[in-house]
Amino acid sequence: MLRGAHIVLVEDDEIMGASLLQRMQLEGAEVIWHKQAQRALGAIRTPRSPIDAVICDIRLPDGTGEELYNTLCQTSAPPPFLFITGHGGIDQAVRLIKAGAADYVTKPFEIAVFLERLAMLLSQRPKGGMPPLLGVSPAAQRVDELALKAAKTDRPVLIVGGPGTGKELVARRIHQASDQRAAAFVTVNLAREADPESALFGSGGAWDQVGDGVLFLNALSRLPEAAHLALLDAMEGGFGGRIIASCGQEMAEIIASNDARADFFYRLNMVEIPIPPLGQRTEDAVWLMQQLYPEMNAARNRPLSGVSSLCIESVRAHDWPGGGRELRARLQRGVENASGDLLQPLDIFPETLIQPGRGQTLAEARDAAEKARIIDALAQTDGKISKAAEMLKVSRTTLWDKMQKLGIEVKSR
Amino acid sequence: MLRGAHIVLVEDDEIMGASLLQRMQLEGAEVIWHKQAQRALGAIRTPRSPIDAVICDIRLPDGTGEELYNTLCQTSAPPPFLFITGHGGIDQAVRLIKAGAADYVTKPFEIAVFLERLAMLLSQRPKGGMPPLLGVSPAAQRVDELALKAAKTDRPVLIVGGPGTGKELVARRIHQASDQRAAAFVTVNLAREADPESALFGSGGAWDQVGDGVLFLNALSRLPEAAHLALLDAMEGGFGGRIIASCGQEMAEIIASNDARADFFYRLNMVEIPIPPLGQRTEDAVWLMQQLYPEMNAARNRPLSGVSSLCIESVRAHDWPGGGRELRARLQRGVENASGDLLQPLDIFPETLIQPGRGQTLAEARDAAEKARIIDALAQTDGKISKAAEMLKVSRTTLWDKMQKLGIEVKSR
DNA sequence: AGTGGGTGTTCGGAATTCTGAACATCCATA
DNA sequence: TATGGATGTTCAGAATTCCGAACACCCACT
Repeated sequence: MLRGAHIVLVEDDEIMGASLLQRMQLEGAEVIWHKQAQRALGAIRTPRSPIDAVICDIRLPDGTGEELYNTLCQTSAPPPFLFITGHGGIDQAVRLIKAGAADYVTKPFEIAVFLERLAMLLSQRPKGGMPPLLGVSPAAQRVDELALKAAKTDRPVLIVGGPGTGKELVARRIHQASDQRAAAFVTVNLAREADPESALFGSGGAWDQVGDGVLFLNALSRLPEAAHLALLDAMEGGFGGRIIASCGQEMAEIIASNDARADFFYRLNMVEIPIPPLGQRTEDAVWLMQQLYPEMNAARNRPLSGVSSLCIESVRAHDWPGGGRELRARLQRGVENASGDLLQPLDIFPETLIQPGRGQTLAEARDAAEKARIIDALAQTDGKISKAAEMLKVSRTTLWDKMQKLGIEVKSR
Repeated sequence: MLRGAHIVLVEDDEIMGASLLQRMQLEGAEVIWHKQAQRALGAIRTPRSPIDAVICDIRLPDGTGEELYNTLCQTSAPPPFLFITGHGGIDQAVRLIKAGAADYVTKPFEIAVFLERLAMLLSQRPKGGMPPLLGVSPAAQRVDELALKAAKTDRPVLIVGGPGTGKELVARRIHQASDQRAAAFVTVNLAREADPESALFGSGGAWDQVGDGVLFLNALSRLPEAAHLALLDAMEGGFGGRIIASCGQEMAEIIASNDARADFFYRLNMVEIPIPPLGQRTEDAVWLMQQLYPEMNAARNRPLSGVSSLCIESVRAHDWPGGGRELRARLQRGVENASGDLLQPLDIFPETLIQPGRGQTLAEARDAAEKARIIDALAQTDGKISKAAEMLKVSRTTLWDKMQKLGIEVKSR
């Protein structure tokens, strides 16, 4: 689905153009079709509405797509270009991609494949309308729905999710979407307060500030048992606002082991919003990176030219135990310290450099051991290969072979 | 002219390879030619000298150039890759360029054109004139780059690396390269302090001495949790200097298991400098030996005439669990006690004479290494054979086979 | 009782490694 | 200069290792 996407199609062939136009419109995109490079140039330079992508043929009656792209690059940062061509050369493809084109497809192509690549490209653009809160995955969308539903009531909400899953984000969203959005939003991070009780109920504490607003209690499980009753009492006593609390998965265990606390938690858990960990929502991790990247990149002296596809794969594959916080921190570091022109996996995961033994395959371990042993034997035989072979109980030729493979040389010095 | 450029050529075709090799050597380049992906992988990971470019065929007897490139990207920042292939597709070219490959050329090509593109690629490489800090490997160069970059800010730095990797060296380099080089550099080795907290904040402690200088905290993971808050507070309170901390790999586990510490960690980890272990930077081990050797040799009554090539190989093959510290100690002992006129492997690794290595057959050495690696892998996967097999890159049945043969059992615990 | 995921075991063919034979070289030395 | 012993190289067949498919089995979960 390309609903709402603004696309410019530059294609002189009537049949091809019409077919693409129809197909993309069917998918819900708004498409403007130009048949000449000059016209397209103007349309892209001064668009009626922001352009999300350009589909561009190379051969055009009054020039080439490549010229069009280059011209645009001179004066502005063009929207993502997806080139399609029937007479493409590898050189041209390489040149264009290196120049920053988003993709390059040769005709004839499967329309389904084409649409998929287009969709992939568009998913990187921030969407207009209501921006997703946590991501684009079904799970994230569902969290969003739950938050909006919760906003319509004023019952207490419990947000459950691992570190860095955006619990506070959801809490704020609930507040913003509610009728009380004008009222205060007071956060108390119980994990960070030395004395949670006074932070809540002390004079000038959270309870004094919140009024009819929202009191957001982060890390609820850290609230000492002694404060439970005080909190429940305060809620009963003509409290006009609402409580939104959050915690990790540890709740389940606490509840199971402690009846008294269970009761308390159920009181706050009238509405529960579970947020799956980021590692299980790989699409969201990628999406989040693409949200954060442009701004971070812009802050560089010499901006990077992009994010390598391998890098995206590595982000997809990572577990993100630290959730969005980890992703943000890693990305920040990576973008700042990137060594090349493209962001690479190593920039984001520098620690892969230092994991020893890990990842060493059996063959590698074997080779290393053999190499060490061979060198050893050679040392004992003063470099005599035949003797060493005998000592190692292999034929001379085998030893010779291995020395070649492992890169062992015996020269006088 | 490619004078002085170090190039790795990966090409299985004899004729093509020989021709390219000859041509590039004529132009003055130093070229290393590999015909198998596996060997090339090793050579690029741990080169004899810094590699300026890799010329890589796609089709290889034991894999594809694309796989080679992807594998490299996982664990290191590869040198520029120029792919050459006879059976190239546009899709492949697009994919590779998006993944960060430098160029892509299809065979047959004009050798002149090829050389031109190669030269273009090489001309982009900046020549560093600074003496290396940790070594000549790409990884060491990268550490150096990161250190210099870190010197330009005053944000906290975290240096991560195993024993003897030169963490303090890097910290001092950062200080020296910064604008504050005149200020103090105060080291606190938390592993050695009985009472870390008072060593830091006690009267006359490190915090009193540091002023606007650098406070270097070695073994950060030893800092008791209670001191975290104090440190963060101290950093906030008008601290004009900067913190550089170091730790081993154990930090990752601590973070994963403890949300509160994660926060603290991210505060200190604004810039992360990972130092790979010396055993994975074989060229640096050799380089370091060559740095240290002359001086040690000069201290002898009757100086040695040199270092045997086998000795260099043995240094390359050892995995240096103790890092540079171990190397220095061994070399010192070896040079002092050398029996012959050349430094031999036995001088540096005397224990090979008495240890099981003696008389061990190649097959035995191999089996021993396999056994150790398998046990290690099983430990990491909590005894899951399938997972371990995957990690070791062998089939499950093969692993099972080997376990039988080597007498490894997984007890239920 | 059913189901799914992992383990223990077997087997045949594919892939590889190893080996001995053969031969050209090189080099110190008789 | 002849000679013996070592190295560098190729080769084809033997030996082995490796893999995937298949199947029984166990056990935790439902």
